[in-house]
Amino acid sequence: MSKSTSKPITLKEVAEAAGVSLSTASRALSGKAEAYRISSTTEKSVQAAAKKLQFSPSLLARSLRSQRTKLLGIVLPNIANPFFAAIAREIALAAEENAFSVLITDSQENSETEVQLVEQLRARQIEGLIVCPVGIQNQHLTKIAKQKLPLVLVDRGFDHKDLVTVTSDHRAGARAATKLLLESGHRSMGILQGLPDTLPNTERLVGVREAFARQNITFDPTWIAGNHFNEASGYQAARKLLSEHPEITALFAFSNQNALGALRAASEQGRTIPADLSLIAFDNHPFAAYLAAPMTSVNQDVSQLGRVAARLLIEQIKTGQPPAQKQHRIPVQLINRASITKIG
Amino acid sequence: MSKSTSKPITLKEVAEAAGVSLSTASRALSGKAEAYRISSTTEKSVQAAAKKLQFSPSLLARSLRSQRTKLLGIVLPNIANPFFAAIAREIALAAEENAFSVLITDSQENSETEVQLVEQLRARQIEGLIVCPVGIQNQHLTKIAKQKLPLVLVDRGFDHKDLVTVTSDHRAGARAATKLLLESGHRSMGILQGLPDTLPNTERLVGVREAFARQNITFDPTWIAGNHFNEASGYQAARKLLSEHPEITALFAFSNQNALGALRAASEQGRTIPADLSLIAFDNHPFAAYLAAPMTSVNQDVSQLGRVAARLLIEQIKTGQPPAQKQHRIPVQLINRASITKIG
DNA sequence: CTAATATGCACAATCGATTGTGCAAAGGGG
DNA sequence: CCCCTTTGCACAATCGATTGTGCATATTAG
Repeated sequence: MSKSTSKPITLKEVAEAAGVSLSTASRALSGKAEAYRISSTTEKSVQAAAKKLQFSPSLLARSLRSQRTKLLGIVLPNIANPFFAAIAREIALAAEENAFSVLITDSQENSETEVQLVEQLRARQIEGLIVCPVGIQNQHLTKIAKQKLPLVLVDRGFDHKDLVTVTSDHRAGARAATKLLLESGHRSMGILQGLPDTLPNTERLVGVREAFARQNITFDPTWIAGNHFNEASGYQAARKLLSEHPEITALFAFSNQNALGALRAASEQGRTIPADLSLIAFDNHPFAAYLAAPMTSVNQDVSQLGRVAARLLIEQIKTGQPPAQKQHRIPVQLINRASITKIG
Repeated sequence: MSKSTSKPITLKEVAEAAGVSLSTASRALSGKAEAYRISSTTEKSVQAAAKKLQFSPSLLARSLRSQRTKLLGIVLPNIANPFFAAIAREIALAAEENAFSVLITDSQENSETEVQLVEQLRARQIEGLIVCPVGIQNQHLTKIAKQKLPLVLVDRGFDHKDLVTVTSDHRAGARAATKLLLESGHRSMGILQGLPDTLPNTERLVGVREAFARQNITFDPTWIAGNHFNEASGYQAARKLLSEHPEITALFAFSNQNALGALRAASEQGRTIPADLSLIAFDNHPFAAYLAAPMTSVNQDVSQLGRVAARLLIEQIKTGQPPAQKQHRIPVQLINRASITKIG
């Protein structure tokens, strides 16, 4: 009971304890005894010594020598958002299964921070990177990809053929949501959009217009408001639309945070959902079912998003080749609850 | 535009480009020029070469040599839970400010996984560790602390004087919540508890009993049910209590997940909140205000929990000394909304 | 003008592992 | 009994940085 300052055991100490050389010890412990003709007697005695000393090899040293860190990097806009947290979790678990560790970082929805984080991760010699890009800039990411660092974009992406991207089928989701509203008799609806010019936002807008077009109904572009995926944007956009467009009978929020803002705006104006106003939102949420008006939502399959992104990344690392298919779409699911009334 | 395979630039290449030795290059770039009498001419030419080549030092090599990885480890039961995600975020941001990177891992509420993760993190030579322990076992953690690896426990802790712990003031929070229910006229209440024998759970139960004692009201121990902090436990416990104890007029859920389960159970039994049943919960939640019955909650200051834990850890690392004060309590706040009715 | 000090930098060891190569001793065939 | 092959392992280089020490040359003092 005297070992209190115990600094980590090194391979050298194990080798000495077993009475062999460093190289022999290394090979005995890494399963290469056969290949290097270490007798099984020696092998076992080294393993015994390692166990007795509680030897745990320095991944640092190993990584330096082998040039493989077994480290992955993730950059997300906000890891406290359940949507991103769930993605991070899936990636972390998948990485774990493949003996990778994950450096999870938070860009705070800030492009400059994102660039810095990517640099820091590279300095740590990560073997692969998963990013949910904040803005519409992608130079720093295409550069990464060109430098042969395996890269996967998740959720948000760019209209760039060469970047491996995993996103929900935003267009189909938005189309389905809009179709539901139209079929329920709504003819004028406010669109609470997120960050303009990002792929999810653009595609969702396309989906909305498609649904209108298919039913030969005119869509008024001034129904679109908002500039971010956060709560504040949802709140302001909802206020603006509800006051400027009395004809609007429904809101379509492009994120769970936007929906939260809409809820606040509606409640302030004394409009109850769904009686006075219908609401549908992208991003399902555990609590969505228990809201005053259980919220009809377009559920993104976060666990698939994470799993597929992780799989694509790890495959790239293992094979050294980018995947044949670059763009991956994860289906979304419309969950019909009770925040929409039929009218007309 | 021909550099496509670009492997990282090493210090050696910078040194050659500047026409100096490795050691000189190293010192010129790490601000030690003065101390080692490198002329400012040489210093600048090295820096220029480094900039031109876009040199970024290998943190791997640096860490190996200096025995300082600038890596922190975090083990949380479930990073997709907004409560833990928020803690993780604060820690990550605080770490960032101090030039540390963070390995965030998820024990999936599983003790064995937790032990393994801690081992893996140690193998990566983390300089400090923050854990929210899953179970009631703490040997593996006291061992860590004895080995001089800076350790901070967050949220959940143990009744162990030597372990640095940051938790909410569970007892005061539970007392306040219970007091509110009692003052609203409730005399029988179901307690949806989390994992028994964990510090938060134990202390909250103490708080509940204290509130009863202070008002000289008898508390019936069979009102306590549940065995975990998750949704399933909350659901089952609520079902059990509501059927076995018709006298119960209110539920006190010990976590946001437990509350979710309670919501489901109540809704299944056709009991609306707060008309037929009052509800109060530990852990505030962004959506809590928009529930069918905006939920009165005991808000834990997650950002303080994370910040303080990170600060304590980083101080330990910098000073090499454990903090004078081991136990840290973060105040909680009762947020009164509309899930409780006055009765009697 | 010489000895002593200051200045400027290179050499080489080191962190802890992995891995190519080389050298003994043991075993087998003729 | 000798030579050749196999078996079993050690030596030393290497990954990319940090850092103690030593050796020139330049500068100043006496």
